[in-house]
Formats: sequence, C-alpha cells, structure tokens
Amino acid sequence: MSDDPRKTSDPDPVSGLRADVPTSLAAIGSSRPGGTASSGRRVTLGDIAAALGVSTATVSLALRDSAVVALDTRNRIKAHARKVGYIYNRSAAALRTARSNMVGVAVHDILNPYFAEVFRSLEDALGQENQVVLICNHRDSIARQRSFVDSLLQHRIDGLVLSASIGTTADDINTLADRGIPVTLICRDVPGARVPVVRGDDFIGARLITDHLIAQGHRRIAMVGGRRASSAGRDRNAGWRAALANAGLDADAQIDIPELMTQAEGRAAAAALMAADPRPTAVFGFNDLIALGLMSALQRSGLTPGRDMAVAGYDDIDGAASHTPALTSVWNGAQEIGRRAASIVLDQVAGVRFGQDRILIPPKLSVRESTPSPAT
Amino acid sequence: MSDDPRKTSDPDPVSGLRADVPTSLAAIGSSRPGGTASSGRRVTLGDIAAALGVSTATVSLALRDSAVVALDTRNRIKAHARKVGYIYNRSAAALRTARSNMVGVAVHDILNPYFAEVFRSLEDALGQENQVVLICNHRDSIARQRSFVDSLLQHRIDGLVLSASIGTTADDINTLADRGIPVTLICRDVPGARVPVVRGDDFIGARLITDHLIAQGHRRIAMVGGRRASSAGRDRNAGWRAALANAGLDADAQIDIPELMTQAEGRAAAAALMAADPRPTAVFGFNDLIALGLMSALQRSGLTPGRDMAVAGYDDIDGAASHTPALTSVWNGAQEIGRRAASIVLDQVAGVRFGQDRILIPPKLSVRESTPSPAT
DNA sequence: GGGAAAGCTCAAATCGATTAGATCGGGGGT
DNA sequence: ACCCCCGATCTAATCGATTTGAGCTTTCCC
Repeated sequence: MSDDPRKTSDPDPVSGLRADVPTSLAAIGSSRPGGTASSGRRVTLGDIAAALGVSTATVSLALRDSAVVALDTRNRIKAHARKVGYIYNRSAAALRTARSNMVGVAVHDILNPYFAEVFRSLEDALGQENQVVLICNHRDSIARQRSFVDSLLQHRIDGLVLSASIGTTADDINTLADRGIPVTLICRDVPGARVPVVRGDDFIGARLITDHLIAQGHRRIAMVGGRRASSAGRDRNAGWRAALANAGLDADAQIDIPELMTQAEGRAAAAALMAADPRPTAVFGFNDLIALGLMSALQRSGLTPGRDMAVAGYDDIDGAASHTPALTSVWNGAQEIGRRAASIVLDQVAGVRFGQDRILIPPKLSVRESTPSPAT
Repeated sequence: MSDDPRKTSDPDPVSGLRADVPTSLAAIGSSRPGGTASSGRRVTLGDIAAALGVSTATVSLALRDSAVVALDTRNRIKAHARKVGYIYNRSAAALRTARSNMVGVAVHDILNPYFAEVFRSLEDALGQENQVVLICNHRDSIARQRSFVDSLLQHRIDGLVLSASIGTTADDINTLADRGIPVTLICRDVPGARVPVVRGDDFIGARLITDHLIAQGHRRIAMVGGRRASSAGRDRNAGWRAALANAGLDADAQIDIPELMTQAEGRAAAAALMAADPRPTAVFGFNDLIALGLMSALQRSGLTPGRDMAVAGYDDIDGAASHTPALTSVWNGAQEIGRRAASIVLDQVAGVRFGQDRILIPPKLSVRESTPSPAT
C-alpha cells in the first residue's frame, strides 16, 4: 500500500462533478430533497448502478475516473450521478479503505494571532489536498488534549498536527506514532518524541533580539512571560540569557517574570518593572501580546514606550507593526510553519516515514520604533 | 428516531473506559502496537467477542453500557476491551447509524479575535457533548465555502454552523436544510433562510454607540469599514444613520468608507479622515480592529486618539480594553453566540426542528477613554 | 484460423459496527 | 403440570463503498 499510495489520480471521486455543478453551495441539479425518484433516501452507488444497468464496481471506478472503465461509460455514469445528486459517502469509503481524509489539529491558543495565522495557512494547505481539519483548542489542558486525541483515534484520522499541551510527554507522542498515526509537532518541541517537528528557532530568535537591545546600549534588560515548561518558553529564556552572558551581563540580576502568555498578563506585569530600582531600560516580551500589554501599561502610567523603556516582542503578528510605536519583534514564520507542517502530514499520509526531523525556521529580527537606545 | 434520540445513556461507547485509562494521551495498557495477540491488526468488536466467547451484538451493547446486557457480562467485556486497547471505529458506526458525531463550522475570519472567541466557546460547548469540530476559514470566498460544505456532506456531518460567506444566498442555505442538514447561522444573517440565526443586534449596537458619540457633543461622525453585502455591515451602517438622523444630522454629509475589515485597512483609512475638511471629530469603526488601526494612524500623525479625534469600535475584543487609550466599543456577546449556537446544533442533532428563529443577543455599550467630548 | 492479449465489466467478499428478531432456560402464577 | 413471560444472549441482515479475480468480447498477430 505504501509504495503506491496515489493509485487513482484524484482521491476525491466527485471532484470531477464539482466543477460544473451549476447552483451554488453544493446545491444539486434538480430534484428537491436529494433522491432519485421515490422516497427521500440518499442516492448510493447501487442506485446509480441499477439505474444504468451496470454494477456498483463499475460505478465506483467510473466516479473515481479510473482508466479501466471505458470513457463513454465513465461519462454516462458521471452524468447520471450528477443528475441524481449523488453524494459520496466517506464513512463507507473510510470503513473499507481505512483512510478518512481528515487531519486533526490541536493548538493551545487560537486566540493568539500568531497561532491563528499558523492555523490558517495549515488549514489552507490541507484543504487544497481535500483533507478536512478537525480542530481542538486545548488551552494547555492535558485532559482536553487527551479527550480530543481519543476522539480522533475513533474517527480514524489520517494525521495529527499538535502544538502539544504542557505536560505532554515523549511517551504520549511515541505511543501514537507507534500505532501508526502520523504525528507532526508544531511550535513546541517535545524532547524524545520520534516524530517531525516544525517550529521557529526560539533560542536564536531570542538571542537576536536581546543582542539588538544590547547593541542599542541597554544593560538592564528584563524578560517577561513564557511558560518554562514549554520548549518555546525555555528556549527564548535561554537565548535571552545567552545574549546577556555574551555581553558580560548577569542574567540572574535581571528581572525575569515567567509563566505569562496574554496581553492582560503583560499589562499587569508592567507594574513590577516600573517599581524596580534600578528600573530596566528595556523589556523583552515572550510574545507580541505581552509586549503590547506592556506598552499599553507604560502609556497608561504616562511613560512613552520606546523612549522611557524599550519594548520588544516575539512572533511579529500583524498588530505589532500596526501599533504606535511600532513594535520591534522577531518574525517567527507563522505561514511557513503551517505550510511545512501541512506538507509533512500529506507526505506521511501518502506513506513517507519520518523520524524525528527537526525543521527549524530561522527567525528574523524586525526592528521598529519601540527599541531605541536608552535615554541618556 | 426523533422522539427518542438519546436511547443509550452515553453515545460514546468508550467514555466509560476513558476515565481510568492509566497512561496519558490515549495511551493503552500494555501491548505495544495496539493489537490483541498476533499481528498489528486493529482490535475490533469481533476480536473481543471471539476472545470472550460471546457475540458481537453483546459486545456492542455492553460497551455502550446497555442495560439489556447483564452487569457482570458488561464488566467483563469492558475490562477486556480496555486490556486489549480496543478503539471504537466511528466510520463503521457512522455507516450504520448515519450519525457521525461531527459538526462543521465555517467562519470568514479566524484571525479576527472576535470570531476566534466565538469559535472558542462554540468548540468548547460542542466538545463537551462529544461532538468534534470540522473547521474552515473561508475568508469570504464562496468557492472555498462551497468546497468545504461539499466535503462536509460527504463526511455526513451532524450539523453545520455557518458565518456565511458574502454571496451566500437563502437558496443555498435552504437547499442544505431541505436535505436534512441542520444549519445554524452565526454573526451574519441571510434573509430568507429558513434556519436559526444567532447574532448580535448590529443595528441597536451601532445606534447605541453613535448615540453615545452624539451625546458627547460630536456632530461630525464618520464611519469606517464593514462589508455592505453582509448583514453586519448593513445593519451597523443603518444604525449609525438612524442615530444621526435622529439627532437631525445628515448621514450623507458624513464620511462613510465601506468594505474595510482589517487593522491595516483601518490604518490606511485614517488619512482620508485627517485630510477631510471639515475634519470629523469622531469615527465609528466597523469593528475593533479597524478602530485600533485608526488610533494607531492618528498617533503616528502626532494626534492623540480621543482628544484630537474620538474613536469607537465594535465587538469589544480583549485588545480594546487593553489599549491605551482604552477603546470605547460595543460588547457583542462572542461567548454567548458560541454557546447558544452550540446548544441549537445539539438540539437539532437530537431531533428538535427549528424554523427561522432569530436569536439576537442585545449589545451593550462599553464606554472607555477613546471617546471624550470634542475639543472646544 | 487459432491462440494470445487487451479491454471492459461484473460477482462477491470485505471493512466494523448496529439492531431487529429469534432463541433458550428458568421462574412464577394458577 | 402447564403456560407465559422475562432476562440474557445470539444470529444474521444491514449500512455504502472498495477491490480482487474471474468472465466475456474483441482485436491482433503469426
């Protein structure tokens, strides 16, 4: 099976029909409730076969445009299928082929524009290959994630893309992989998992931005946010520390407030920064939401973000560039991650086996207005 | 069927198993690749039946905790199912029962925090009832929406929640409804569709906020954004006009820039406002993203949003309150909409029929800092 | 003209659950 | 002692597609 996974040209038997369906939104030709003649029962392959005096085998093959069926038979069958409003039944096909054409995607926070963007490009790419996306926003609850994955297993999904909840172990992932479920991790790594991972290089990104702050002349550089139990939280913090150490600065002497993730939490954290003595001249927010929250709080206190305290973020969401002052951030490849994850899953579904490939999207610094040199 | 849709206590045959599965993330007891004894084949009802010397009928009923099976038989079967790592095959069940336990959700913009919030609460509520969500972000492309709906029909979804793409006709919706697919519209109405709709009352909301601006003393009040082909765009514009007319102001003499939706578009539109002569003293943004974009552009031009030009938004996303100055907005019940839509779909799935119920969530004004009285 | 090789189509088994209806033993009522 | 009924379980059909191997033509080549 795995050596010839694309036997028929198009896995979707009715795509040929779809293009020229006249009325919109999946509407069908003529008959109202969707049946051939008599009752409201749904049209099946068998109905078509009976109507045309051929076998279901022929109909099945014809609708999938198999070359073994004579061209005019194929056309006759497809035309008739269209006429009676035949709808392919994937439950039935899935039962037989063990392929569901569904991919599961679990993210921890769809409300964060960065993940929304990752998700959007992922969904886009999968949709183009006729895969449909089952989604779960687990909000870092391992229980929700588990219950979702259970559901997916029951639905026999073809693949799983996971921004793993905090608390997920390598064993959890490997168990799934061993069962033959193609798993792809995004955004967060799970050390020890024998599956591909697509994510930005958080360590490098954090170094880049901290180096930038240092180059601007800052010496007291706080970091705010990031769950230390996630790879992103750990790596960005480590990158920040490495950059400080590299400049001969003592990270432990800096303010470092972990575990925050949202804009509101960022706002709340600003008080601690402003109260510090000596006050940091720059802050590195774990993500852009936190950075935007910090800037808002500074403004509210009568300070000017940038001039009175430099603020940097991470992820480079749309709102970062739109803000005034525009937020210095790290481009983190949301669309790339979505696209590459999609292509990996599709390959996996087609039979390609992956080990623990680590695909690291190289981050890029986006210097904007919020990180000038410190006031002298 | 519709008079007794909840025959067995829990439609999920393995939920009883789930609670006490020891290892995490759907991991199973002991055997590695997930089979009983010999090969890597998946465990089926038949395997369990054979192993215990009972029939598949008994196993099927037992796993669904049916009272017709003797209690100790039930326990024996459930214990064995757990031991061998049985996974319920929903494709097979769906084929037989014509119930898939999947709900389709199509939204036009998951990147807008408002819709992300609606979606989150929707997904939450559905997940609790063991329904899994197939999602599509159609971005107002009728082609993408259609292709998604086609997929859903093939997957035999139990229900469909739609923030309908621009261009969707009542016929499109009614065709689906006539086919027996329970459709629920959210956020956007489609006049003539004979299905329930859950949305905020955009007309009232827009009146509220425009009345507020007028009460603050503004007389030149622009409106920016909103697709006029969507009910939200139309209604909010109509509410703005009604409020103006009510105050004896001529709406047609005001600036009215339609069709924008995003923060970047909001920023870009600010130039037109600032260049106008006489310049409006207040702007009503179609949504909060546009309003945030406007404020950012004003600041960039050296103006102070609020003092130099009042800015109001709509939806009351998290970022509205977090911004400095905090954005005056209209609370638009994102979570309520998600919750109520979920409950309607679940009712529909259980057999309750709905007509064209219009559930209008009453909006609430959230006055904050961005809409003071005009400078005198 | 005979045999091989295509070219088409079909019958039937199969995927894994659900469920109506049959079976069967035993207890209770009269 | 007889009958009925109840509880527990089973048999077998069924959902709607896919797919293998076989069967029947027709064509081609020597």
